[in-house]
Amino acid sequence: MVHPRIPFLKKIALFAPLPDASLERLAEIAGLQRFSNHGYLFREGEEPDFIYCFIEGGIVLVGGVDEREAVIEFFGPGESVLLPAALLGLPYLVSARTTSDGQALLIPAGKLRQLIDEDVALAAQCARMLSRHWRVLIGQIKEIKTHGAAERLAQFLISQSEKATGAATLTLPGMKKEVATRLGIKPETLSRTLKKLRDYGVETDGDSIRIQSIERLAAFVNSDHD
Amino acid sequence: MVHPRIPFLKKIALFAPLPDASLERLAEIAGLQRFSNHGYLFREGEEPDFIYCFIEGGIVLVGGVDEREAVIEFFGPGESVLLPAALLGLPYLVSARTTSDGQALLIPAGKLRQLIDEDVALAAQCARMLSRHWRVLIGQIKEIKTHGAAERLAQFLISQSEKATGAATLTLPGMKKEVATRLGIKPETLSRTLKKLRDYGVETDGDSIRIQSIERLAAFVNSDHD
DNA sequence: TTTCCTCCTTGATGTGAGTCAAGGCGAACC
DNA sequence: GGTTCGCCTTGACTCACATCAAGGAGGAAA
Repeated sequence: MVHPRIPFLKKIALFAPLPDASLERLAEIAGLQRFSNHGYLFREGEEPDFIYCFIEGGIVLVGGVDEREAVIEFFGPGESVLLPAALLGLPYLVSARTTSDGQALLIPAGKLRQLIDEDVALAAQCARMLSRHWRVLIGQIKEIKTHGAAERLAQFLISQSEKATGAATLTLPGMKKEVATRLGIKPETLSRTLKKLRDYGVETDGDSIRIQSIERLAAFVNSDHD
Repeated sequence: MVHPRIPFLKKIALFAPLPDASLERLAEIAGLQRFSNHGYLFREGEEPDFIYCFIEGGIVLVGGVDEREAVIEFFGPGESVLLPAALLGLPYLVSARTTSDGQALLIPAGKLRQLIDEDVALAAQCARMLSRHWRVLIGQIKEIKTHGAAERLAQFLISQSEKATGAATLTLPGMKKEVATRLGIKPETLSRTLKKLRDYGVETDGDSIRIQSIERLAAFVNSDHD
C-alpha cells in the first residue's frame, strides 16, 4: 500500500534520492496546497511553519521591503525553499511572492526537525542539498562583486537556459523588475542593458528571450573588454 | 581512554554539540596542522581533500583571481570551511588565504562523506550548520543589493564587534584591501568611507577600530538619509 | 643610515548605473 | 469604443564609486 503523496515527493530534488522508508515517513506529514499568482506564500520575519516544495509553478524569494527590496532567487518545480529556517527554527529572512499559479508540497517544520534527528538518509540528503544551495549563493556573490551589469545579465540568461551550447530560447522566471533586482540593478538599467546585449545576439520579445549563440554570450562574460 | 584530539573538536561550533560517540569517530580521522600567515591553504578548482576547522588564527575565503577577486568572508577560531565541497565531492569554488599564523583541524573529505551516511547526529548537525551559513550569505546578498558603501561598512563593523550595544573596539579580520572587496568596494573607497564614518563615531587607527556607540552606527545603517 | 618594499591615503577626474520624468503599450473593465 | 492601471521603455541629468596618479608611513634588509 503506497502512500498517494509519494509520487509527488519523488519529483522534489531534495527528496528524490531517499529510500522508500524515508519517503513514507515524509508522506505521512506532507500536505499538498495550491497557490495563485501575485500573492505571498510567507513573509520575512514570520516563524517557520512549513518548508515549501514546488510541484508546479514557482516563486521569487525577496528580502527587505519595497524600495529596498532584494530578489535573492527564483524557484520552480522540483525545488524547495525554507529548509534552513525550518531546521533552525528561526524566523524567515526572506519573503516569497508567487510568480505563477501552481501547487506545492508543504512539510511541517516541527515534524521535519524531529525526523531529521532520527533518519540518517534524510539528514544526509538535507546536508547535501544545503551544500548545493551554498554553492549557488557563493556563485551569486562572486558574480555581483566582480562583474558589471551587462555581464551579470548575460550570465543569468545563460543559467536560465537549459542548453549549454548553440542557440536557446527562454522565458524570464518573473517580471522584468524582479529580474532586475535579482541582478542587483534597476528596471531602467535592465531595459538598457538588454538593448546592449543585442550586439551579442540576444533578442528580446516581452518576457521571452532568444540567445543566438550561448558560446558567444559566454565569451562576452569572460572577456575583459577594456 | 579519551582521544587526545577530542578537546580540539569541542572547540569547533560544527562539532561541539555532537555526542561522544560521534566525536570519537571524528577524532580517529582528524589531523591537526599548523599554518603560517600570507599563504594559501587551498585554491579554487582543486578537488576537495579536507574540511578545515580553525583552532587558532584564520583565513579569508576569496573567489576569482587577481583584479577580479571577490572576498566572500573571513573565518576564524571555532569556524570551519569547505563542508559543502566535501559533502558533494565537487571542486572548490573559492580559495583560502591565511590572515595570520594558526592551526586547524583537517578532516578528510572522503571519510567525512562516509561518516555522514552512517551517523545521524553528525548529518543533522551538518545540516544545521549549513543552514546557518546559508542565512549568513543571504544576509550578505541582501546587504549588497540594498545598501550603499557606507552603510555596508557600518554594518560590517557592527557584525565584527562582539558587543551589541555601547562602545566597542575591534580589529579588522584582514588587510584593508581584503575588507574592501569583502564589502564589494575598492581600497581607495574604503579609506574614504572610513573617514565619512568618523562623523558617526568611528575612529580608525591602523587595523584597529573603535566604535563610540553601536546604537548610533546601527541607526545610520537603517536610516534612509535622503 | 639608506634603499626598497608593501600597504594605505589623498586628490583629481571619469564613468556606470541610478534618478527623475515622460510616454508607449497591452490587459481589464465599463 | 474609451478609460484606467500596471509594466516597461526612453531620454536627460546626477551621483556614488572607480580609476588614475602621486605621495606617505612603516617594516625589513644591508
